[in-house]
Amino acid sequence: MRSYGEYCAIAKSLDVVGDRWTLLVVRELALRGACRYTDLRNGLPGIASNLLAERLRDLEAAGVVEREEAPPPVAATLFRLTARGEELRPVLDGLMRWGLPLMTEQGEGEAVRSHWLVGALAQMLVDEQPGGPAVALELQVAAEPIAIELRGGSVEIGVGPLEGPDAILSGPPRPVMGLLLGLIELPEAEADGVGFTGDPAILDRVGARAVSVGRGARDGE
Amino acid sequence: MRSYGEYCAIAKSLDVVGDRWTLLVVRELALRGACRYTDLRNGLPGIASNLLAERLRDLEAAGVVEREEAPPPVAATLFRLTARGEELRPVLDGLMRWGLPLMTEQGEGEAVRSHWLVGALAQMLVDEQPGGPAVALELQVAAEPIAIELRGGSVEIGVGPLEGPDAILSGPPRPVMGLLLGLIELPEAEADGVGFTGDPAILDRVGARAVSVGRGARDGE
DNA sequence: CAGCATCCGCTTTGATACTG
DNA sequence: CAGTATCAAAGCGGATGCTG
Repeated sequence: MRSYGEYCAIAKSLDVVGDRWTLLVVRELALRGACRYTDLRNGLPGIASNLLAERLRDLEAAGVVEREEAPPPVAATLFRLTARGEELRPVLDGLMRWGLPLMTEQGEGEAVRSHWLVGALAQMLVDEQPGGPAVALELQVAAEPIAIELRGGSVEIGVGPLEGPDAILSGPPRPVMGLLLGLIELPEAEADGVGFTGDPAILDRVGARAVSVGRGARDGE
Repeated sequence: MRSYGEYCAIAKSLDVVGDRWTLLVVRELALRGACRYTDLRNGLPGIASNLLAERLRDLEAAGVVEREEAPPPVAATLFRLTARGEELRPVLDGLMRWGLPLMTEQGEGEAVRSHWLVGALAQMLVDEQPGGPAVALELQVAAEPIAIELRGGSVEIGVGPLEGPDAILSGPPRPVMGLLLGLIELPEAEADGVGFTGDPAILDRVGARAVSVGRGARDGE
């Protein structure tokens, strides 16, 4: 990227991570840990292959990413965040929080990956009956299932299947998120293609932290 | 900007503020409050006029910025952050903290504005003798002076002149910052063009919080 | 197959000039 | 002051091909 040429900490950060796709490459490595080139491509649908290679090169030169050549028989190149790269987490967190209100918007034909959602869900969800029994809820909104476990007032969220979940929520991401956020009710969600099996009371158990929506809408244009 | 087309809170934030210059426009409004178009241009040296106009239009449509037509005799258009725009401060803070270690780098021919530095200085500086008498130090590194006041263990920093400062530190921004950070000593700074008037003990009074430098260096390229 | 490099059409940006 | 107009240059997206 062309430098902004400003003696300003924010501008200097953006000189490094302000390019298109760059922060999303960091997101992938932050959310999934060490990745192969191919894994990164899968987590960044739409990126041109040469751009990914260039971003990785630039991030390596900036000390944000390092590569590790795994020896045979694996014979793969692994990319991971350096300590300096890990320090970008507060920036990613800030962007994630700010973007939460936008998750209720349309998104015709948007790509979805389960690991993109775990952070957002962790921000949003609270156990509204902390004293209740442990409950396990599985979300099926992308290729990988998402596990949500409520236990003793704490909410744990991760990518991967649950053994014998108490309920399964499946369907298009937006109505599923809307349901979990309490913006719509189950019948309305089902009309939008959401499937639910299990005790509906579980849905009352998971509540949404107030997401201060300043309004994400665009009026002009 | 072309949307990333991802159902991900981070990607959706970047759909709004990920364009080149966009976050720097927000920075200007966050640091300086309501601004006129001309003030913004001055705070964003190098931006093309049409780009600034386009970014402001996009940010307004996204609900981040609002414009206010001041009535005559002022007869100026003022741009300010909306509540939703103010919520980007954590993102700006994160980028500023991450960029602090980069402030020690070269920067041949970089532009400087005093208001860019107050946040960074506020992050860095601590009063190392909290019980000492109140001390006022003025920095002259850009058009506007920067006021640093140590009083009762607290450090206050702002743009503007001081009345009868106890010391004045002037010269190129990088050695001045290096001196305040404790990376170099006064004689070395003076060799780099820094001027200092007042009691040198004052420089021992202002200490630097540990800026965890992961290393900002580039090795390749 | 993993990890790129090359080529090409299109979009965005940069620099400057001009206008109500 | 607050923009719009213009146009060259750089960056990006998509396809394809190469190499270990």
